[in-house]
Amino acid sequence: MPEVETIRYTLAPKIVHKTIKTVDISLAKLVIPEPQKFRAQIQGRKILRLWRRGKYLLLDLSGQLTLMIHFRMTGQLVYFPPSAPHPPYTHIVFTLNQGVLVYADLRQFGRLELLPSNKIEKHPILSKLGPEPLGIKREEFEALLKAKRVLKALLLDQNVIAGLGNIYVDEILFCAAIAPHRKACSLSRAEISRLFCCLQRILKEAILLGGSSVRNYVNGLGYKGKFQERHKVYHRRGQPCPRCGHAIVYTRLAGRGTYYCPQCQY
DNA sequence: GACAACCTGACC
DNA sequence: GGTCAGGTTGTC
Repeated sequence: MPEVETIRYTLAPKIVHKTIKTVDISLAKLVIPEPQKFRAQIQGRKILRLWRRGKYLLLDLSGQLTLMIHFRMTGQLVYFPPSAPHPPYTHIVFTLNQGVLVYADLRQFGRLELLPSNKIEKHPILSKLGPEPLGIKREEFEALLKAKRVLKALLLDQNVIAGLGNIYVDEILFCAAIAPHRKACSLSRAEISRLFCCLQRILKEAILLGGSSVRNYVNGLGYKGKFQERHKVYHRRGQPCPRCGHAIVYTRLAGRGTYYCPQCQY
């Protein structure tokens, strides 16, 4: 989510009020509807606004159209001034009235879906998303944690809270000194309180620092984030815990690689 | 809840 | 060669 939010705020000043002249799609499966319709519908539209819901980036266009993008693991959306070279793994090029907007995706998992703006609210996926982690109230958060599920799995569930990914769940749980395999309903008031504060703190800091570039993430201008330099546990297997010195442990939880300190998270 | 599938690449 | 990867979806 901090990565998507960073793409949103870096890209917006470059592309809002610009017009999409042409679109070139070299990998058909990335777009919905199929490339021919996608191109026909989007060409000539003006970009009005960029917003975000969970990990989805939404571009409101003229003519009551919205482009909904999910980047998955390796999607990139980057603005380039006229005549700049395209990055590797470029699959879609939007030529604007000034400059180009490039969608690149090494693993090809991302999707770009064009929808009538009035269908966004009822979209089968968007409408099921949980609340925004930075918009949620403490009491609301407390209520979500009544579930009997494993804490890490619960926090990663986009239908519970929309936007938390693997990096941030691990970092938030470290910050709150809570073990990822705990059952959500076993947390004390004090622990819920810590978790809530850490969630806000970590996400806000990560957004300010432009997200985490563990591999190839870049923002809307093609620059890497800096939050990976602040990771305390993520991708730090075997290294000393910054709080107690014990080696960071790597394990598998909720189907995801999970990093934590077995000594000070419990 | 676990796991394969979707892809390509980095690393040991 | 095997494992792992900012994610989600569909299947047992």
